[in-house]
Amino acid sequence: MDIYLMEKQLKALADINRLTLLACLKNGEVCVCQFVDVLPISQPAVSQHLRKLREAGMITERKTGIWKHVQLADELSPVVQAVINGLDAVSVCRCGAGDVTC
Amino acid sequence: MDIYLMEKQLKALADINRLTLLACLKNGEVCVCQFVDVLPISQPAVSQHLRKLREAGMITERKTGIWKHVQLADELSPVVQAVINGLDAVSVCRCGAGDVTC
DNA sequence: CTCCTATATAAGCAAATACTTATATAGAAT
DNA sequence: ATTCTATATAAGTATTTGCTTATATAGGAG
Repeated sequence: MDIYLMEKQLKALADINRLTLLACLKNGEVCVCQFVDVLPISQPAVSQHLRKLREAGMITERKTGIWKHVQLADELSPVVQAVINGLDAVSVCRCGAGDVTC
Repeated sequence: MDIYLMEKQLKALADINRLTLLACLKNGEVCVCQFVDVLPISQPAVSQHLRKLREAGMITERKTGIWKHVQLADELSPVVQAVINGLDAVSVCRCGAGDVTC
């Protein structure tokens, strides 16, 4: 892999909040509104982190009404895959489950 | 792996000069003085990058006289291994080869 | 010892990054 | 149309990071 692309991917990964987002996604799709609850940062900060992950090709997004749902991209590079494998999954409320309406 | 440790490892990797150092080490041990020639930064900057890699457990060092030789650590985490696998090796003058005296 | 070379550390600065608050957009409900 | 909720963007600020120059340390040579 090109070394500059590698650097870009690693920079996208090298942040505790973005790693937490990826850990939340290990079990499947999550609504962005859940992330805002889970992370100790503001809603715009979450939005900016998600943009970085999207630009790095690590997640895909699906909009349904006002809500936006995020999941891991189908094709992940070996490095990203190794990182995600190494993270413990973080469980968040799944969208549509029980009292969750989004 | 603990997420904070993962973040620390990724931060150690997410820099073009440190990736270049690792790429130089793919073929084996290299003297620090070679890195100073190869990288477009000052000697102290090289020294600081090497310290980060050492503190992250990615390299080991061996001192012989004035020179210091660096090689990849024996045990590398799957993430570090995946990064190194993804990098093309950079060839540098090997220490002790031909006119190289260190 | 003095000098030279290799490397490390310290301190200061510049660039990049991640956060905040304020505001904009867009969809759903009243 | 107005209002509410979810998300995005903009702009400003604080923190972090990587660089530089200057200086220190340490080993070898004369």
